[in-house]
Amino acid sequence: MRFSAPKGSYDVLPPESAAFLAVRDALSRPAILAGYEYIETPIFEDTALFARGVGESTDVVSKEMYTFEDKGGRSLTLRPEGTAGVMRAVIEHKLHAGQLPVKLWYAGPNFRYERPQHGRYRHFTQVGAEAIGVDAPMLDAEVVALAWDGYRALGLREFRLLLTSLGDSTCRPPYRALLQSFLNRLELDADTRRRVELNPLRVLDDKRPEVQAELEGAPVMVDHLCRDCAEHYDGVRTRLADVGVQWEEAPQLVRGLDYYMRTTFEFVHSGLGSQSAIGGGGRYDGLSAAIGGPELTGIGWALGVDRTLLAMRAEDIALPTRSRVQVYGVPLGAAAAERLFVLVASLRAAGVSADLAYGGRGLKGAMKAADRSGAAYAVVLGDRDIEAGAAALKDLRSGEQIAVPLDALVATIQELLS
RNA sequence: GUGGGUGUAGCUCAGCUGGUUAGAGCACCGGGUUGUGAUCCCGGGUGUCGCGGGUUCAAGUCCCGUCACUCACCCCA
Repeated sequence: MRFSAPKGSYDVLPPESAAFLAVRDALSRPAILAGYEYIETPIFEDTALFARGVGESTDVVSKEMYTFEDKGGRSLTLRPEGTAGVMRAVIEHKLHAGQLPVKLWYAGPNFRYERPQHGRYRHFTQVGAEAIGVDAPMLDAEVVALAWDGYRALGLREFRLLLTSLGDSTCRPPYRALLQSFLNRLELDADTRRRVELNPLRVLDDKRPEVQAELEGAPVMVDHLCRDCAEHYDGVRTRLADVGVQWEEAPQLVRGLDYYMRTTFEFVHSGLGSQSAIGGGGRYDGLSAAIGGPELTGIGWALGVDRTLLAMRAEDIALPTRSRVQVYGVPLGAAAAERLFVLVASLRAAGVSADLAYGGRGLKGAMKAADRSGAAYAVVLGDRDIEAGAAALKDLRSGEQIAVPLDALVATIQELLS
């Protein structure tokens, strides 16, 4: 039996793993700079949390959840997205009882049972940010801008921000009825007719050209916003313009999770084939109440780490390479290896990254390893150096080499590196 | 879940209409040099030809199944 990573999952291996970490850090940094604090919630939650929070009618809940029963007979589900769990934690621990908004960020894996495809995995990693408890257009704009800043910081240029408003409980129901009556007049296949009943907004986002042709002249939500929603949306756009964020109006934009309302957005990139979304989010003012909490507004996003990496590759952006050490020990013989073992420990204690050639390689092999490690300096030590009380310190870029007394090595190296 | 494509070394791939011990480049390991890394020279194949069956005197090559990957649909990060 030869094992392999489960279908739709993948291993993050060096040297690319360095890029994975760098992307995760770059996407979360803007939120950290804006005062968002780190939160970590369980990877599994009560199944009902997602069913109620995300919505029974969504594909995510109806067919993509990894659900299992534990030994105590509880139905648990590996989280398919991050917001519901965060909101649950906020409500459970009454974080909203303090100063608002509650600003949180997180990163980690999510799970959806889907057919794998380029950029679509059953196990995927997202960085998320949520701002809970304040219903202000300015906060919406901040959240969107933080994602924008993260992508820009990575050097991405060919992404677009799609923006719209999905209305709220005042204006969406009448619009929904209006859209349904429009759609019911069209010639549509059975699957699509079913969607008209279940989630008519989703029909607008159908990619099939023949369906799009039918949709000509369909009513769109943004033309039917109530006064409050329209004002809110105007405010968001004004504030986004104030900070230089560029967006495209996307009245057909629909998200896969039921809890979104009002401000809704998606970051798309052309380099990913059909999985074009690299991040998305929106306002979820009804989520808290849907999972049994108080009336509590919120807005947030989730950005795909693996998809962002693919987008960077598509744009030929140089990815951070493997982590390197500054100093590499090259021992000649067992006694020297023992000395160097202690020396690299001292270097590390002094804040200098260091490694040495393990495994009794020959001098040539050890020097090769030093070269590949990317180290600036090699410390070559053999019996005759030990006897002389000095090691050979070699500058691996210039090739120059000097003798340094053993007890002065750490200090000398620190000085050279500063 | 539906349909198409692809699976040969760590990586990228070659292997013609079935034919003998399955190859190349890169990478890797060792040696040239028990005291010096990129170059150079020499040596080393590191392989369940995805897996399982079938056809055949003979299968990496043909057929069936299966698994994985991949592309599109659906959906989404």
